[in-house]
Amino acid sequence: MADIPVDLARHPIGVVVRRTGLKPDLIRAWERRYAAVEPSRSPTGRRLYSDLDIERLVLLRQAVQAGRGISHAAALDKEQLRTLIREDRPTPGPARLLPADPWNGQVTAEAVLASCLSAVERLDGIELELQLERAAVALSQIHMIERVLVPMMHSIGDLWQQGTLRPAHEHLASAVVRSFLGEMRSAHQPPSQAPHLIVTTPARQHHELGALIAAATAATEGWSIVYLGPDLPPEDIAAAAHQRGAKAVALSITFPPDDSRLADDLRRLRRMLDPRIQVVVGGRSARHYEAALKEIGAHPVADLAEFRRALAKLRVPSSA
Amino acid sequence: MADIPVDLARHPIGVVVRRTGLKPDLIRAWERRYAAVEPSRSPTGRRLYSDLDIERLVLLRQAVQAGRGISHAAALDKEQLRTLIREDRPTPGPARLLPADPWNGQVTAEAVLASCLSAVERLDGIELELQLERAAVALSQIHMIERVLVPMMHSIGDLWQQGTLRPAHEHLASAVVRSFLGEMRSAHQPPSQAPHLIVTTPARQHHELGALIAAATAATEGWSIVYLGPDLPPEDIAAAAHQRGAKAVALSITFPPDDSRLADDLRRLRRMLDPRIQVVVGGRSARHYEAALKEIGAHPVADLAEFRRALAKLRVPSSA
DNA sequence: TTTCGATTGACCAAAGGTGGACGAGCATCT
DNA sequence: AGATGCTCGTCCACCTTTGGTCAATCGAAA
Repeated sequence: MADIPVDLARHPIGVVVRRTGLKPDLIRAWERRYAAVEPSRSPTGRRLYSDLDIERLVLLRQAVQAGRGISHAAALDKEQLRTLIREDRPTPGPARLLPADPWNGQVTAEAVLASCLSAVERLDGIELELQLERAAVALSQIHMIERVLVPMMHSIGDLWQQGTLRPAHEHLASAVVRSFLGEMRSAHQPPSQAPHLIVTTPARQHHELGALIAAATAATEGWSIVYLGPDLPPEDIAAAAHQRGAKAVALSITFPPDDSRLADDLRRLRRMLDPRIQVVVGGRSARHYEAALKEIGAHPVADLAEFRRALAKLRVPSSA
Repeated sequence: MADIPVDLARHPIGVVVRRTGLKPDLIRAWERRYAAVEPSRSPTGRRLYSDLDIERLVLLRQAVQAGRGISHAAALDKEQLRTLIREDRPTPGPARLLPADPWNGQVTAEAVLASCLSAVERLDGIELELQLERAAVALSQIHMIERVLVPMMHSIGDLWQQGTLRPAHEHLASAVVRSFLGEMRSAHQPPSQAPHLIVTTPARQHHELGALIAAATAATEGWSIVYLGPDLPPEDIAAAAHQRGAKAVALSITFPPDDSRLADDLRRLRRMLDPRIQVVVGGRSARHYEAALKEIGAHPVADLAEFRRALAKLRVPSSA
């Protein structure tokens, strides 16, 4: 693996916004008021953030979400932030010991990805799980998802098409990633009056990875998740939303580029749902259904950052 | 472990509220009236609680819940509070944060099952997970599987057919049970030269519950599990078995009472597999394929006990 | 030219602090 | 029994601090 030292890679603020889910104004305010991060500058004064800066911002965001004041959090270093966040999780979870790390000290998403792929090739699910768990200690959840899990599943898909890997490899990786994401989600215990979010895939959509990612992400944002797995007809989605008094429904659409029954299902869902319940739709194939989505007033989201922004908007009933 | 001295870590009242479950007004009232805790202050007068303060508040809350007056409890120190709480509670269980035990003390499979079903009815996945985790502490893994998980999924199936529950309930329960079984499995780490067991379901068999149960069970028996998820064609099963040098393959067959393609697949698997690799087949529909199983010399198992016995036999190369 | 980013200053909602009042529940007194 | 008073959780009015957001303006990039 090529070594681009993490602390040298420079990103403009736009990238940081996408990777952290924070608004640009807020990032600058944090810098101005509390020196929360101190990015270097381009010759013309543009802020240039390192990967470490971004990581730090993610940690700060988590700390704030856990009820800390930013003024307090900004004074802490990376390790202190991490322990703080860990402590704020109400269920400390089984204090598992994680011994020796192979990529000593420096943990980059790329290195983790490589180890993981190698574990998959060897069909070593236990090793894969171990790598992921170790990496999760060092990498933010967003990094884990966007730079490790998603690229890994993509690579496996590619290698499968090339004939290098077999379905068995993909199955094994899916099983491990699924349970890993499940743990990620349930590690966050929602605040007591958190709004409920139904997460599922519409009928005939059997890939649940996107839904799991959405669930884990929304959990970090403080939502209370009702995860219903894949392949659910609209009647059931609506019924579940009403029973739990959900604030919103998140759907992941990954498979067929075109399916008129799916568009029908979406319309049907909208009709059966309380108008106050919002619908958010993401996933690889979501854009193929733009028309139907617009028709039912659903929020289409193209990536995780957008999903997080949509969630933030939904919490405050101020969106149109 | 990073070192933040316990008595120095300072938390704003919001965090204390989350960790103790007390309302902010009440915390302040206790301080004002009884000096129950005496948090330090920020330069601007905000209260800053130490970890010890929080611990003390939790103890106070428990004492009050047990019927003590706060004015009395507030005068006691930590140790006195602890003994007091211990006396008041018949169950000597570990002083949990935010306790709420429905079946206080006595944990029976039936009681757990009832709580779980109620959680499913309410579509409360978090609660379901919590119940299962609590129960897992008190019940053996075998009990958990045979007396809680399996009956629960059966009941849900029945209630679904009756129309009392909807697919959404079943989906939710499946998702939680799946991840629970996954954790069960990965909690055991196999001894270094444990024999490998491939666990999966044949092609077109989408129900993975049986396979997950088999994986979790075999893991307790000291096998090293290669879990490949559901729906795998025989070529892949064989390839995986060879790549990992597996000692045996475990298949779960639950769905169609009769499928000639499945019988074909089984025969094909046997042909492609090293003759030394054993095949074990279980699941609800396994008995419908007795002929094919006999033909390929597979061990059919009717229940978990039999499965464990089969596993034990396989470890010692003495079977016929 | 349009979009992105930086700066500044202002605004305002949310969180927190203080003091006080209210009222349900319970024990005590006449 | 009824009146009285105490305990203690809750609520409110009013203030300060904190911190997220916005608008206006300008320079740099695409």
